[in-house]
Amino acid sequence: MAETPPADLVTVLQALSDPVRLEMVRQLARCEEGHGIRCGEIEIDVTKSTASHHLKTLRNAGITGEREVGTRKLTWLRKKELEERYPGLLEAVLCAADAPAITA
Amino acid sequence: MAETPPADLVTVLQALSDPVRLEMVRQLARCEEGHGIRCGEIEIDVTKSTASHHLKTLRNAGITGEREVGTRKLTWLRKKELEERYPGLLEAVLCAADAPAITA
DNA sequence: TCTATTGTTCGATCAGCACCGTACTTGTTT
DNA sequence: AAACAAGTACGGTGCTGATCGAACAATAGA
Repeated sequence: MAETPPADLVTVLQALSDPVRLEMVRQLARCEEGHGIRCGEIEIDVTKSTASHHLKTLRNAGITGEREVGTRKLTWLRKKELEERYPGLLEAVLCAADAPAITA
Repeated sequence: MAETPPADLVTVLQALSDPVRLEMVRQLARCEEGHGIRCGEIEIDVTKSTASHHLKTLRNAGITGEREVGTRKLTWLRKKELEERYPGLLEAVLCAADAPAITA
């Protein structure tokens, strides 16, 4: 399993520009690196199959890594690889995602 | 014309995650702030109407500003407003866009 | 006034994708 | 073995958006 680098920028931005996936990334960001959380553990308002689809998209963009543990699958953010390839990008997105919505 | 702030993060990322628009943003980034370049001056391989559509998308996301000068329309990047709302995001994206493609 | 030039808008087409339910695979547990 | 749990794969649906050509407005220049 050669650790492929994150995909091209357009693919990465595309993957991040979905509300569900962005929320997934936010929740993943709150985990230890290399630890990961379970697929079904992510709290989002979509069905199992849809969640699986989104996780696959993130995986294909090289944003997340996965590891199987029995029947379960752990997913984590590939912070280091993203930082190497696109410095500052993930941090800016995560920070931006925490920014309050405009109320005015 | 009250300067509305950039749109929500998903909208901004969505706008940036298209190859044509990303290239537009890159070209716009090479201009003086507040100066702007002409619509037709942007070198992309799409028709006029498509380019107009993409510029509208960028405008609606609050990424660009526009000003009419006769029959022409100047467009510029709203660097300052973006930096205020989403610190580091634009710079990271522009920097990432300059990153070389993976050759391996 | 006539004619380019500049850009928008409209209608149509086509592709992609988010979403769901269901069926399936694989591993765990009893 | 049988039942359960976790997640994937598939087929289908409906919506959004990228794209084009053509028609249109508005201004500038001859």
